[in-house]
Amino acid sequence: MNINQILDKIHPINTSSKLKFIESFEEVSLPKNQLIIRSDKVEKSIYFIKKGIARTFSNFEDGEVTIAFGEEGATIISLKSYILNQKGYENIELLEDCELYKISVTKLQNLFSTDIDIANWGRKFAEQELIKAEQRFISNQLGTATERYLELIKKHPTLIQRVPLGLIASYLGITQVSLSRIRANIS
Amino acid sequence: MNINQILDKIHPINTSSKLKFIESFEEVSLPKNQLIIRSDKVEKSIYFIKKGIARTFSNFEDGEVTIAFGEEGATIISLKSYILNQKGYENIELLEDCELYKISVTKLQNLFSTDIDIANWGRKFAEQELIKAEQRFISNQLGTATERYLELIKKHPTLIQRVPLGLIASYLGITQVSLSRIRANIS
DNA sequence: AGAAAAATTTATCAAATGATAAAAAATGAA
DNA sequence: TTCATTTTTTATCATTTGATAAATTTTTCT
Repeated sequence: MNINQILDKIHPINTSSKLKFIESFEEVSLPKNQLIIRSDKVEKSIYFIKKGIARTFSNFEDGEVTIAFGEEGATIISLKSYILNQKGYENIELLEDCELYKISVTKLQNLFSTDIDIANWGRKFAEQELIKAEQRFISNQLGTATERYLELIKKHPTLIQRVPLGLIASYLGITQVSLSRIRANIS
Repeated sequence: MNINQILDKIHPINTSSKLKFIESFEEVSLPKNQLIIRSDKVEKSIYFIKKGIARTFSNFEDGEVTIAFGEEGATIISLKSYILNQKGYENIELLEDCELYKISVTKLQNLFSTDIDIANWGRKFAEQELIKAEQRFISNQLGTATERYLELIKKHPTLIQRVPLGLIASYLGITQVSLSRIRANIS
């Protein structure tokens, strides 16, 4: 998915602002398994996925939590860095070879403070992530792990093929062994 | 907490813009137990809490999920209405008599599209809610219900006094009976 | 205060998930 | 292909939480 489509999908921007916006991006290719964002430092850039898939996760005493998967069109972002300029809990790794659009947070913030169309794009971006977060939270509170798994494969059918089961389990908030058992009991 | 403090806490705005912003609010007083936002219609306003406490929840086939509590300074908002202009799953009720600041979404969107300072305030508002949502999600995935309960009383110690236990339980994603058992096992 | 209603606790049994270990299957590198 | 590694499945037992019911305590209303 190209950067023009990605930006438009979030919120349309007038032509001259969008041109300026798009010029601020740089294209990068990075290999599978690369850890592109580390929780122990403030990340200075954000990325959009042209091609490939990434995983955001947090490390804790025992084990890790998968916060999100990002497929084509999604953002690779440390919210703590982007929003609070603080190092945080977010690690992001690439699960496939990826082509990415990269922009520095500083450059982005300059655009926000000088161009009202881009500022409103930035608002819409945060708002849409917020809606997703709320929906995910509700679905997590509500159903059993089985229901959440079925919902996930319905919403993101290709994910199962592209991502190891252990990571899916950690996204669903259960162990890999439990997910395997759930899968056995479905069919 | 007055509207000036509430707005500033989210993101500072220059004096003339803020004056314009604050003039767009209306103060309203509403009684305990009032359902001020209903999931079956698009809500045309958002509110900030000057005094009191509110609860956002969703109704489903069996039971309901408490999405959030809002104390002084918090926002009472149907994200689905505010962001997508759609009716959604969010009901909001007042748990105490409340004094609120009210603004229509239309008025707010006009301010966003004409004033870059207010547009960036709107961006910061969504971003901060997003950070909260992510932190809540992680803490929910990570720990047991007991840990989440302890975390909640540490972060919002007055909440326990102000809110019935059943609602706290539904916020934690467990039944009221389970929370009672957890409390019995702590001390 | 006294009665009714609501909230909280306690108890019992069932269901879902975790922890651990081991086997089986799939993947990747030489 | 073959071997080593990783991933997935299966099995067993322990723990957590749910469902239900009943008892107790607290709150609300008159």
